[in-house]
Amino acid sequence: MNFNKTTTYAFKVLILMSHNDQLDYTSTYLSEKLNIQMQYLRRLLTDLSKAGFIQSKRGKNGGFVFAKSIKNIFLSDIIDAVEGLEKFNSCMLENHDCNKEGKCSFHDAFGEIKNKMTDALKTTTLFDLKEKSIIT
Amino acid sequence: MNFNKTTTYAFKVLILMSHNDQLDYTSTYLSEKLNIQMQYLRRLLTDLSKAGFIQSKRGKNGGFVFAKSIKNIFLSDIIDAVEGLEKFNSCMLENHDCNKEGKCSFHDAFGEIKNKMTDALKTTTLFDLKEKSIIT
DNA sequence: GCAAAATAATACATCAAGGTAGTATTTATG
DNA sequence: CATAAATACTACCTTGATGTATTATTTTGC
Repeated sequence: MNFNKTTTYAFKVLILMSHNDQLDYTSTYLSEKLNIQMQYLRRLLTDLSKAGFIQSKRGKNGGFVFAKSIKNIFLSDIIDAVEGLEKFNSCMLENHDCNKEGKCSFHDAFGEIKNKMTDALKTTTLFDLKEKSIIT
Repeated sequence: MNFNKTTTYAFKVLILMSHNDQLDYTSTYLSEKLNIQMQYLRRLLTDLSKAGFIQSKRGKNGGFVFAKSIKNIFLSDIIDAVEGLEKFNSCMLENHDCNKEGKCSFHDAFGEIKNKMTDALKTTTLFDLKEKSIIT
């Protein structure tokens, strides 16, 4: 029910940037605004660039801007890029064979609720979050 | 949406033990059956004893048995004892002030679904899991 | 009461996530 | 073209979760 710190940072950065999705944001600004250490944030930003969410401009007046529309960035994409989606799709008890035989009681009990969460992550975009569209 | 390894071990152990909740289970048996390393499992079992879920019998013919009815052991209790419940109750983005001001878009979007999961954990017992009662 | 079988406790090892520092590279602008 | 402001890269440090080993303690049963 949680993300690791790096994923949490990624969300915070991208959500902040989506407030004005045409602007260039410097790592210094993001670092101060979000209380994330510079060097760590830099690496993350580079990773997010390589993943295609944002693009960097080096040099003076540089920074980071979205590389594509925030209507096309799904939350699951972000998770997948940073920490991987596997554990969100897999059984909560990591019984890798429980899907086959259905012998995992956790899977039976929480499968439905877990699917709802996964579906929500797969269908919600940064734009949706910005608009605070509520998932039902 | 996941537990740490120790919590996962705890669930596996207690779910296995609940199959026959009157039996003494030795750490050797549990270790082999569940593929959990002995020494680590021992510590976990001791912790689970101290938390009141099971009790230990030292000496020959010793082992571990439930210290109370599996109808009274809620999944949330187990999580709380092993890794703490905080992160399951808190905002997914760890905005510790988002409850007050409602400015966290994640909280708005996923609050409901998250509450459902938390409620399920708080109302499901080991006995329920054994009976595979489905949460709706 | 001794030996075997079990848990208890403690200390140390390993590994990955997260954090820090220093240097290199790029680019806009005067 | 030199400088300042920005990102890129690389190497190392720290810490907590997980894993391992050793020794101590308890209890049963012969």
